[in-house]
Amino acid sequence: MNLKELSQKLGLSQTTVSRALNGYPEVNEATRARVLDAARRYHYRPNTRAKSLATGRAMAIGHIIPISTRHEIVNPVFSDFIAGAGEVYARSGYDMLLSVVSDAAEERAYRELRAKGSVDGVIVHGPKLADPRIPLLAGLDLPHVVHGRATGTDAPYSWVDVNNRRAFQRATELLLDLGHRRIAFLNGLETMDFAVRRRHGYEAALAARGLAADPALMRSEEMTEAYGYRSARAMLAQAGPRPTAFLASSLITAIGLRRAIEEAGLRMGRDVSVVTHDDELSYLANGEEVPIFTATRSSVREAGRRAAAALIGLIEAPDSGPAQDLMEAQLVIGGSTGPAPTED
Amino acid sequence: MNLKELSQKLGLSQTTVSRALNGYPEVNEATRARVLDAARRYHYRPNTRAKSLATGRAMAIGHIIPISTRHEIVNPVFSDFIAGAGEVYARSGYDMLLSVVSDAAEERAYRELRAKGSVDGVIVHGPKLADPRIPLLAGLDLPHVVHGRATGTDAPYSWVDVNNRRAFQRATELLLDLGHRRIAFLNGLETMDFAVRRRHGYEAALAARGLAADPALMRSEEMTEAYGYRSARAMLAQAGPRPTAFLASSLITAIGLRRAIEEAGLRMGRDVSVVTHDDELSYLANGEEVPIFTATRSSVREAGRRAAAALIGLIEAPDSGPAQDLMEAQLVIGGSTGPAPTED
DNA sequence: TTGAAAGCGCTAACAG
DNA sequence: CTGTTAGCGCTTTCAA
Repeated sequence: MNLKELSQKLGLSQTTVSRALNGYPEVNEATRARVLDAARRYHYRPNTRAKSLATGRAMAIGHIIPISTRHEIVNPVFSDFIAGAGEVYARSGYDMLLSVVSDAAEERAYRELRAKGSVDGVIVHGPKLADPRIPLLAGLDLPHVVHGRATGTDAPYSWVDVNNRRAFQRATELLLDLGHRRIAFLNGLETMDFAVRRRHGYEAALAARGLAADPALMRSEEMTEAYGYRSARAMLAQAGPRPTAFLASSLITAIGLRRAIEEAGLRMGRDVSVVTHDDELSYLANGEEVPIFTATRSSVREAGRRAAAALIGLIEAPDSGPAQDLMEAQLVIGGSTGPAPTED
Repeated sequence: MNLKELSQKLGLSQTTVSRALNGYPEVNEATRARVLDAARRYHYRPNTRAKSLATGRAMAIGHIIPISTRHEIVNPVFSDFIAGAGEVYARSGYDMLLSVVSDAAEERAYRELRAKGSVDGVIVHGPKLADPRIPLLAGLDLPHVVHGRATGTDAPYSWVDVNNRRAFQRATELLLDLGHRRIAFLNGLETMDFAVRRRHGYEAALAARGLAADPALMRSEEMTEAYGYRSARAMLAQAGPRPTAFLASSLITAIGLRRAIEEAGLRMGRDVSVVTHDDELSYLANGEEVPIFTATRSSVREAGRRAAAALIGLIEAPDSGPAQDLMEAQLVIGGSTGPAPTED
């Protein structure tokens, strides 16, 4: 059932039917009611492609998911972000277009999206320091919102981010308060903006207690399970005193890390404490709330919602300035922590 | 730059330029070369919406992601599947359209997708037993491929699935071979088709040794971390002999499970063994290969590739019969396993 | 081997 | 308040 057929059934012109359907004021309310009723009865849905060809608006938003060319890893927070954004799109009548693109091909992907006219705007995932995609998009005049930030970008841009620095600072403080002094930090790749912010938080917490960060206890890699395993294993075996606590930048990395700790015959929360990027820990509540982590699954979802809403705002009111939204890290209860073991 | 402008620059008609670009044979090769060259120089990209309006093909494929109305969980394997499918779409010139839809609204979502003409086909995620979406799609005459299967569906349909039954049978056998007899099984929700198949595998392995499955050791819920924690905690505390091994249907569930084991003061691989849905375990290789699991991240990605390719086949050659592709579970090395502790 | 013209399904001036 | 007409950018007869 298309507009032409529908208007014929009603004995009206396509124009009138279109206007009635799209809420234009100049339509007789009785006519509008008839039209609306018929549309419902015949399950009429306007053809999106025709509509957007006529209006020049795609009613779609693109998400370009960078895949690391090295490990081909898809960041798992991505599904939650998408879920949040999807809610908003569904409410607002937008479609969501996904492109999975190796980071080498990203620039071309953006240009194509633009030229093919398939989207009205774009969400940028996984920003790096001074990410070249942001000026590129500005140049292409494609509305965009960044999930995260890109230190070193000159012109202002819209973003939604979680306070990574603060979260890791608090996590480090938690371990310091428990008496830990040798706190290993398994960070993500420090070409990523979020990873640098996290390191700053870690270092700030140490500095506030007059402690220097020890390079032997700091790593930065893509957040795989193998990375967690190898790093923890090496650090637990290295000459000099062992770390008594680990701070891991990702749940996946922490899985490997825990395995290494198990293998070393150490007990979690007694010989070694682990704090990680985690979620759903509220079931562990034992009365004491400890500030832990940044991007719990539910907060990532919320970030998705906000980013989508901000982008739609940008698209529909292009003159509004850039939206900048720093979400505070969420408080979560838990972690396999305990006091630092006493030295003997 | 659109077709009209491009053809004017070339002093040719739109028709000829279009034909040259789309590989029609009746074009003079010299002309074609000129056209191709100009298209490249001017970065010409045909407008997708105009093209699909004219051809009647959307050149897009829909993925409808069901969100459980209860927990709003997005299955994390989803990102990997999408990544695999995305590769294929990129190669074949299709766009990927995502809708995140609460399972209550799924039927409407499919109908709309169909009526709005935004996709040429659909991938069905997370099939349930006798999933109503499959006959619905058949009725709508929308090409579709299911990721997984739906026991109880009458008419044949296309699917790509991993051999869940076999994988869980082998995992159970592994634990049985190590001497375990009280093997707890934390399954996913058994309204999902894959979960039922996994249970069958578990039961079959026990039955083959003349063991009866013990209902007190079996659970079925949505695969959250809290579920793993609560279940393991309860089972380790229950009257009667403890389980000496756990089989968990998801990596996330296993995280909670491990935490409960830690809390109980038990040692992994000594007091208790855990086998789970895992990946990247090859870094643990110690010489012995043990058959473990189904949907490692890389095999899910491969499933995404195959499903996408199958769907494109269905779209482009509608008369080919349904594609059915049972992937064997992948062999992975690892697991926190050890011999069953002797009773005292 | 090329081009003119119609049309995909819709919206948006412009008239009335 | 309603209708006529043109056109969004492309493909596809049909004719030359």
